[in-house]
Amino acid sequence: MLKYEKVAKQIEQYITDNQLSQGDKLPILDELTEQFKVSKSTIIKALDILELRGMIYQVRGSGIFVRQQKRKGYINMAESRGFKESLREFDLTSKVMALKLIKPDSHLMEQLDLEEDDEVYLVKRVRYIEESPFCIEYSYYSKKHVMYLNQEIAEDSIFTYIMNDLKLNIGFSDTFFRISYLNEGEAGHLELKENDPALRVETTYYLHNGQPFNYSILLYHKDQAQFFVPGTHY
Amino acid sequence: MLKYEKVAKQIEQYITDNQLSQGDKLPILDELTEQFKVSKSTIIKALDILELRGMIYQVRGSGIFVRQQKRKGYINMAESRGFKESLREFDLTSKVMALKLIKPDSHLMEQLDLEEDDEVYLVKRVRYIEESPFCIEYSYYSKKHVMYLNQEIAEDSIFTYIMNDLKLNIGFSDTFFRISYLNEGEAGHLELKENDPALRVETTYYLHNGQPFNYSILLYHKDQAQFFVPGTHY
DNA sequence: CAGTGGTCTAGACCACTGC
DNA sequence: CAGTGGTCTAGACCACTGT
Repeated sequence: MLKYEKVAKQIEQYITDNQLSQGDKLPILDELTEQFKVSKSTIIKALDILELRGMIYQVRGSGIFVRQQKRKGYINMAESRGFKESLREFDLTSKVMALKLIKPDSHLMEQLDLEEDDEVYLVKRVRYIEESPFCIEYSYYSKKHVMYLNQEIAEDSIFTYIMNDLKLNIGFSDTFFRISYLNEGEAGHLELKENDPALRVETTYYLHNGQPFNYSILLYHKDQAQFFVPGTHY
Repeated sequence: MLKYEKVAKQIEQYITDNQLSQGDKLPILDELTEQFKVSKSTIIKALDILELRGMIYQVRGSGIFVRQQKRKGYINMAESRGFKESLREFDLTSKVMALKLIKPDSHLMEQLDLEEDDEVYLVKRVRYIEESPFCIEYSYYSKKHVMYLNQEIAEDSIFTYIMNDLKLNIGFSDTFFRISYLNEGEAGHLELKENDPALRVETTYYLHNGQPFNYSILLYHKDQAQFFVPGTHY
């Protein structure tokens, strides 16, 4: 683990340990460099990461302050490890509805940059939060990157498997969202009515080298779809 | 303007001038440092900004590549200057429905960290894209920061006025969104029906020093609400 | 193994805040 | 004007990619 990642994690720990809240001041840069025995630039890089995640803000000439997220149960889109991170205090479970190897249609071929005879895994899951249906997920993994997948992995975290076991390096993602409507089957899974609105979130995930390996469509239950985006204005 | 901002802007210009698209390679770091006559760190900082905005990705050992947004008409939430930036190729107009000085209720007092006798400007606008209703905006500006506002300013860009004329320094923002439903009046403005769904986006904007100065609620037309979030995975 | 990007450092100097 | 964060630099060294 890199120095600035360690430092970021430790500062985060410091905030929770001392139960700091909105507006509370952190030690000044010089103290931080001394405490962590790293150069100023390294501290600054660590702080920049925390700033991007919406955890602190820095005021030139004044200090470094805690920025506390006021609403619980919102998914932080800047944490981008799915919603696991934001909702870790809740009980999350999922049910695998289908897992199969399929031939992609043209839309999928474009999203995942596939050739004529490439195949993809389709994983369809329903996800629950505190036992209530939370969202429906249609997720497509290109077989050329994710060579193997099974029920057991899909019931757990596929991304953890991809990173830890397949040693793939996730780089970035494009997320698009808008309102759409549920069909009959989807409504059933979410315990809603046909044509009820849902928040439709489409994401393409890329490896660090720019190759797309996953495309997924998530349909969130209209009452559970709550997102947070921390903005930083350059 | 800072060096790394200039460099970022110039690299952006380079990409559009040369009509580079997804996966195209930019000059290597050494060439960039030479071309712009700045140090390696400054180039890296400029590239990091472009990466955050979803414009490029960097691959260690290989190069710097263009990452092109594929969908038009989506609002990029990482650009955070409202939607002006993302939708600049469209004709955007707005109609001011109300502008008045009011006493905040308790929810607003909390959002904007107000005292007993502070006042706020309420600006209610309907915004149009290519002449179609796009969203309804209820925006509250704390008078202690935004001391004066009028119809003319509200018809133009209030944020531009705040930055350029009032010289206020915008720092960061908290954005929350979820699905909600339109009441009769709102539906009328958006040319929809009562109880139609809408994407409800609530944002609190803070000055660089952490003081909140604006709280706004935007209700997007269900067919026009299209957002993009570029993810970068640390 | 050559090419290329990333980390980390020490230090000079700048810009803003708040007393 | 003292305190504090931000910019920028030159350079050493590390880690990954692709031929």
